[in-house]
Amino acid sequence: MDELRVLAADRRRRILALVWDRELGAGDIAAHFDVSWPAVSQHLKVLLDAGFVTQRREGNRRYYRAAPEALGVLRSVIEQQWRDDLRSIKQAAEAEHRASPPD
Amino acid sequence: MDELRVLAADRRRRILALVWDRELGAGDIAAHFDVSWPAVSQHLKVLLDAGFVTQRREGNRRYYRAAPEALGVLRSVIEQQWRDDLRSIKQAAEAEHRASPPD
DNA sequence: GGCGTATTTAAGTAGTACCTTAAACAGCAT
DNA sequence: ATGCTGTTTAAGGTACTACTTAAATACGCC
Repeated sequence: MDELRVLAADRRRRILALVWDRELGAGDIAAHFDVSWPAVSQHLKVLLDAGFVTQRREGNRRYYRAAPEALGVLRSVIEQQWRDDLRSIKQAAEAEHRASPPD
Repeated sequence: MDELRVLAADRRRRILALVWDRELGAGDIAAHFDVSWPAVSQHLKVLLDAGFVTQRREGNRRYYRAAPEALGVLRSVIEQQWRDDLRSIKQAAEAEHRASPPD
């Protein structure tokens, strides 16, 4: 569940929002922010590695766009994390708790 | 939307899981982890400030428990962020894009 | 080939996050 | 008051993150 850390950075969320449903070149994306190109490029790499965006190379240019699959996954990750997974973590914790009560 | 940053830390998610639906003393919580008490106490403060847990003082002890309201809020925050808000951010970005195209 | 554009990678810096130990605080009992 | 237990606050260290500038890479064109 490192996805949350990837999305914890505000800049990355805004980048992701930009390519939410339209493909944009790296330069176009960078033009929207006050930081340097490399900074944006680095964020794009993080998003790419995490599977939140896809990359399409065309000649010199690199086009990015939100990965629809990953975004669906994201929602379910979040929802499940906050429903079942946390609950199971809790239960595991309780079991451990019973095994060696902290009192 | 700093909630995501609060929850991006794995330790805090595990702490939150521990008090998900049962009240636990600070000491009980700390006993579940390999880090020092102060470390856990600091995480609890972050969670408390963010509204993810509530605190009940009883004599010497401080009891913590997940704040159900905040957790509900969290889900809607995330869902809205990932539904409407992102979409509106995108639209704002597009408008800006049209106003001063990066090309 | 050499040149220009688009983008990434490399190297370094400042700020922040999580952890540590030591000290302070609050409440209860003696 | 003194001391004891439970917990937080203070101060400091180390690692990580987001950024910077400079250099490298990849592609297309003359």
